[in-house]
Amino acid sequence: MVANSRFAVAVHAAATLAYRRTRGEEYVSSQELAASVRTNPVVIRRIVRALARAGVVATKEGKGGGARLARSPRRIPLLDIYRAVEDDGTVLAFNPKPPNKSCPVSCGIKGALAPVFGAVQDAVAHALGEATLADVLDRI
Amino acid sequence: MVANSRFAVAVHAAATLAYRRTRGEEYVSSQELAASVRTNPVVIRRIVRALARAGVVATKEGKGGGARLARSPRRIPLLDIYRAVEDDGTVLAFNPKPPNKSCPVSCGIKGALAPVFGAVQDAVAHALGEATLADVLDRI
DNA sequence: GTAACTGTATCCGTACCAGTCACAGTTACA
DNA sequence: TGTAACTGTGACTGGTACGGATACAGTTAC
Repeated sequence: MVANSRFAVAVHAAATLAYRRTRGEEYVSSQELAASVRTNPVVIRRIVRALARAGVVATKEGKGGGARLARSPRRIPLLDIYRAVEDDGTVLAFNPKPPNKSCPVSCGIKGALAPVFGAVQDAVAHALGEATLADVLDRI
Repeated sequence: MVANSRFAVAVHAAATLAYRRTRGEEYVSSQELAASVRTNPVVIRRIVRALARAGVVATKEGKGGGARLARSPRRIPLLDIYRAVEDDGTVLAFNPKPPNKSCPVSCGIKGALAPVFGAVQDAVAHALGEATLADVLDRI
């Protein structure tokens, strides 16, 4: 499995914003977030932008700008973050090839597999829907 | 998310073996399986070999050889197939960078994320453990 | 002995990811 | 009003994984 680390980085960044928020600080720059996550400010900006599009954070341009949480960490399920940064949050993939029409298994496999893939996807969504950003912050 | 299609191909191949089994046929060659899946015999052999290592199928070399199921489809949970073909069946990945020691969030994030990642992994395993190869075959 | 197989190494093209540079646009503030 | 500190975004790069393909050694049935 190939698993990228965008979700981990996104939660890390969001947790940092939540942490800073408890100290009264508001906007945090991509440079500061990048230092915490140990990556490049551009990588952070790309992820923060995805979070902003999903309404999880708000950004401000210009001097003194950066990102802040759009709502309380307790009202941010990790599923929101997952969906924001994983364009296609699909865990399992179908075989992209067209079915071999002379084989009944080949013709029916996609439909037979779909409920299973759906169940897996639902299970992931449920697990990520249960935990919130506040839960993560509590453990830090 | 990047999701490869090995699992889908492996289930397809196993379902074909199960289907053939109901017709009294035993060993199926990688070439026949490849035709059904629409891929290369070598790709099939790689996957079949992984399934054989996991004890899901048995293979036989030489003329008239190929693969057959090692046990009844009803006793093959899809989780066995998943674990066989996904070297690291991990759905979510941590940020590989070492933590920034001057940031408490950076230091604690991995430990705070671990329970969540574990819950997701358990959810996937549970969903794939519920369905068997026989369930898939029934839907074809 | 030969034909039909598996097992496996190796190479290629494609795709995605993270990292990086470059630069236009925006804002606070002296 | 100028400048410094930011975001937003396009473009390029190196690394890596995957699927496809060829090649060939080894195994087995007949």
